[in-house]
Amino acid sequence: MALSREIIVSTALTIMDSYGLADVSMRRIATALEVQPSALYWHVDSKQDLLSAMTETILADLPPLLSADPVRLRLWAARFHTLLLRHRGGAELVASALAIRSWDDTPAASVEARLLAESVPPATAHAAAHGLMSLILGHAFAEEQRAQAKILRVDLPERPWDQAESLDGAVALIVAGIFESQ
Amino acid sequence: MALSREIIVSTALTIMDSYGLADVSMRRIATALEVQPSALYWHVDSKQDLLSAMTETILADLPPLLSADPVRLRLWAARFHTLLLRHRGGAELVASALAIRSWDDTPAASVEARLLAESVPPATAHAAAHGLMSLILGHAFAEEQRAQAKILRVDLPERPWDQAESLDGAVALIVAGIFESQ
DNA sequence: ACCTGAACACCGTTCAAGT
DNA sequence: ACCTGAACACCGTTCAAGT
Repeated sequence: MALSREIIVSTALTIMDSYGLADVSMRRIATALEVQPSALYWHVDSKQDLLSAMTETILADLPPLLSADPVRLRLWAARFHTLLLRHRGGAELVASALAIRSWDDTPAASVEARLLAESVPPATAHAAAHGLMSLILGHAFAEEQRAQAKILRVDLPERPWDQAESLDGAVALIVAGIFESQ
Repeated sequence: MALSREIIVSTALTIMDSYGLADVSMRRIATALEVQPSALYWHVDSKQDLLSAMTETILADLPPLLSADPVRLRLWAARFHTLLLRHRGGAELVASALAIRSWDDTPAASVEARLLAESVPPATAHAAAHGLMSLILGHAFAEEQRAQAKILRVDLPERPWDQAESLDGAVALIVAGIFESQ
């Protein structure tokens, strides 16, 4: 009882943070809420619907990009990266949900808009915005998989470079490319 | 009978190409091979082991990067991208498997080596190689999710730009950044 | 050496029935 | 309106037992 969409979403996020995305199951959420699995389907259309709602909650903490200068672009990228790593399995969840969203409901769309406002050529603005998002999601996904594997097994080989530094380096290359290209 | 590791891997890849990564289950493979699910475990340690073997097979078709000039880098990136999209769910599979691999067993490592041979500064070479791989995997993953969603549902909104072109644009920005930075 | 059969502890989702 | 209970069609993995 006292069941609601919000409570289901926050319980799901709690399970995700504690045990990983693979352990977020309708049955586990139901058990945590002391309710039958089928009860969840009154408040939620499907598991996919729940995952979308979880993504919404996570992305709500993403600050907007204020200005499209190199410094702020790199800072925004770092923020996005940090946000994804704040929840266990956050990168996989957000990457899946953003992929099937309309372009305008995507963090990259706001980056693109800012670049266009700075009179960056449309093709460059789009490639950069889209590229930054794919890069950060791809990088965070890998980092996350490694973190998850570290918990489950032990045979995980270390990476030679600092992960956040590698990402920032790649972000910097794209950012440099935006302004140097014309 | 006539069961072997190779046959299990190729059957798994066939199921993946026909129905997607989510439908690649040990039980489905067993059914396809007219064998009990438990029989697979004589030839394969676990499902994770099988997924690694499948990744190996897919990546075997990735041509080496011959030279680290801008044109060939962009061409190699396009090849990698095409390779991932050739199998349904290929990007997700390869992204997961590469994440927990040692750096040297990664396509990015060979790109890094080529860049170093061209006397690109080590930090730049690593950021670029790592960035290109994450970018391509992240992009292909998203594209793949959209392709999969298109098959299952219909409410998928179209993306405003050509996907392959967007990726090439982002790749070009990184590539330009490598050589213009010093 | 290689496979069967049965079991264990799970999944997402539906749907009639209760309150 | 909101939840239970039971069912359906699935999972990965283990392990004794057969051949």
